[in-house]
Amino acid sequence: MADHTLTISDRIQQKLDDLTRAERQLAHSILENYPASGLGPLSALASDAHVSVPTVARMVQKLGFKGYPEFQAELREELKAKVKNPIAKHDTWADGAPEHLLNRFTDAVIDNIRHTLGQIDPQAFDDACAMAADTDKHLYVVGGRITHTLAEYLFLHMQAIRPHLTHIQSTSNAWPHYLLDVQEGDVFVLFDVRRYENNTLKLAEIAHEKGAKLILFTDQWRSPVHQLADISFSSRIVVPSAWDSAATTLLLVETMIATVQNLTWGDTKDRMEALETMFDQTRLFRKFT
Amino acid sequence: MADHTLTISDRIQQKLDDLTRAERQLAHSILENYPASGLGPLSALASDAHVSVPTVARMVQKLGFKGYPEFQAELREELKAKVKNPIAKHDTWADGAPEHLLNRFTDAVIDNIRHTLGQIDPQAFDDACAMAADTDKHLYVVGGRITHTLAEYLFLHMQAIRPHLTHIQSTSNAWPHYLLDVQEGDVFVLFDVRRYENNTLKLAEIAHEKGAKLILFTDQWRSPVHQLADISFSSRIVVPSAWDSAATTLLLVETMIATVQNLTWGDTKDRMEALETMFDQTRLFRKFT
DNA sequence: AGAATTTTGATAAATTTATTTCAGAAGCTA
DNA sequence: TAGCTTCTGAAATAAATTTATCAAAATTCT
Repeated sequence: MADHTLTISDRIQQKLDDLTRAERQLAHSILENYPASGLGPLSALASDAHVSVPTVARMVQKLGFKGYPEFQAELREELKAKVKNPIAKHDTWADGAPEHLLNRFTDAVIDNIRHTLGQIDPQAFDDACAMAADTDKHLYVVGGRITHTLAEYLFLHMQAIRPHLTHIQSTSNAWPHYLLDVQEGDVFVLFDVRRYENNTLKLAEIAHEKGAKLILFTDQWRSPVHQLADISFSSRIVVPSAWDSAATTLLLVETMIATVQNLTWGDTKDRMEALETMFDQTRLFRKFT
Repeated sequence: MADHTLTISDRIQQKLDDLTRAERQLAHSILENYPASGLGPLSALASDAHVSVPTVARMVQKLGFKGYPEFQAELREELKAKVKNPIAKHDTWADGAPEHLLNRFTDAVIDNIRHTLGQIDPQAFDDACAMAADTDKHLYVVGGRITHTLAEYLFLHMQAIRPHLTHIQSTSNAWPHYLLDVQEGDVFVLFDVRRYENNTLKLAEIAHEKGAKLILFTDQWRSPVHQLADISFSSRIVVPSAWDSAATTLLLVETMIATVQNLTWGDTKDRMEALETMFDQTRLFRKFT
């Protein structure tokens, strides 16, 4: 019988490098919902992972088991042990170190997400996405000293999705130039979290005066920009750190990207294909295997 | 298929009175360490409970299953659901719109976080943070086309925490210049997620040759850089979107920032005060009220 | 680019596992 | 305790799963 100090999950991850392509594919499938998938018949596991039956048999042996039944037997032992002693081993959280900052931080972030999502009006969110998807209007994305990373993240994805797009860094003193061409009805997505920035507020004021629509991502205390904004989203950002967390805001941004992408499909498709071609040509990326 | 609101455990207990002596004996054995024992072969279950093989077969049918395999399949489904769900519990989710993309996306992200954290070795994480906190060595932060936003995020915070810090964009063709001064023992934090980038790999290779330590943030399929890396962290990044999610990786980065900050306190304090003063002087921020 | 090596999956063989059959044991009623 | 019913398990049968074999495909190396 195999070493009892390591779970099968651990061992699979350790060996991940020694595995072949099909075996790695299988390994990920096993870990995907561990341990349930490994407790079914070998053939089910194989077809779930889109590999052949012998591949499973071989990998199980590579992991040090005499055969699949022995592998399953140990999985069941693990499960038994875990049910008996739920805290001890690998409760999907980082290894039995309940007070590790990783765990405390993660708890805080999940809590933030849940709180934030609880306060968001799905209709307002959809409206904001519709505004961001309107290609008749120019879309401006504005971030501050730290938040410009989020702005950039949104910008990069929007670039593949729609034209008429500008990323303004409010920290740059060149920003007033960008506002010259703003038309009534143009859309601004602004990011402003605490240590709210004067430049962002000024920029928002000017944009507002010019008749632009403002969508604001801010924190639970809300940037002063929110008084001008048509739609604002407040994220909880407090974590056990001297700094604030942008994770929840990023989640909202990513969801917005996905939604806008759905709204503008068709167009997006062509743009993405064009992008792919460009990247292939510049050989910036490796082929994904 | 059977009723999905009741677990098999529930159903066994309900039927307990209608069972015969041998069956009751078996039932108790199943509940004894549930669900592990039910996931083994029928004959093992029979001998564990000191009943005959046909008794097991008969009882499983009494519980409403067509046969033992079907019974096991449902046990596995239960297990899958249970592993997935111990925390989730959607009460505070976005207003009664369970199928809204916001909710589906959030579910996916939380799932990704849990999965990712379950596979991280806290010790490796601490080691990586210690490396990133070592001010005797130069720290390089490297991102790719999309991931440079994460790299920038890390860079901005590290800037307040420690000196000897460089942000390299692997997409820029100026990056080879940055590597000229790399000393043995210098530390690289690299970001590379799928559509892995050739430039990042090359950069990592050169840095590795020069004797630098590499810390890698990648995805579940792992960038080829991971073979060179001293420590890697793989995040799950799949969400209901045409794009991947960076939220989990951001969570790790933020935790790393907090940890490094703790490790270097003292120094950091002075640096942060200096920064505050600078910002006050440039009147970039509003006073936080 | 071509040869050697490794990886992979279709198929067949072997083994294990589940189901059915049926005779005997246990419980119940009078 | 006889006679009936219900329950139980040994053994046989049927079905499935696992393991082994081998040729094709992919990869690596020269």
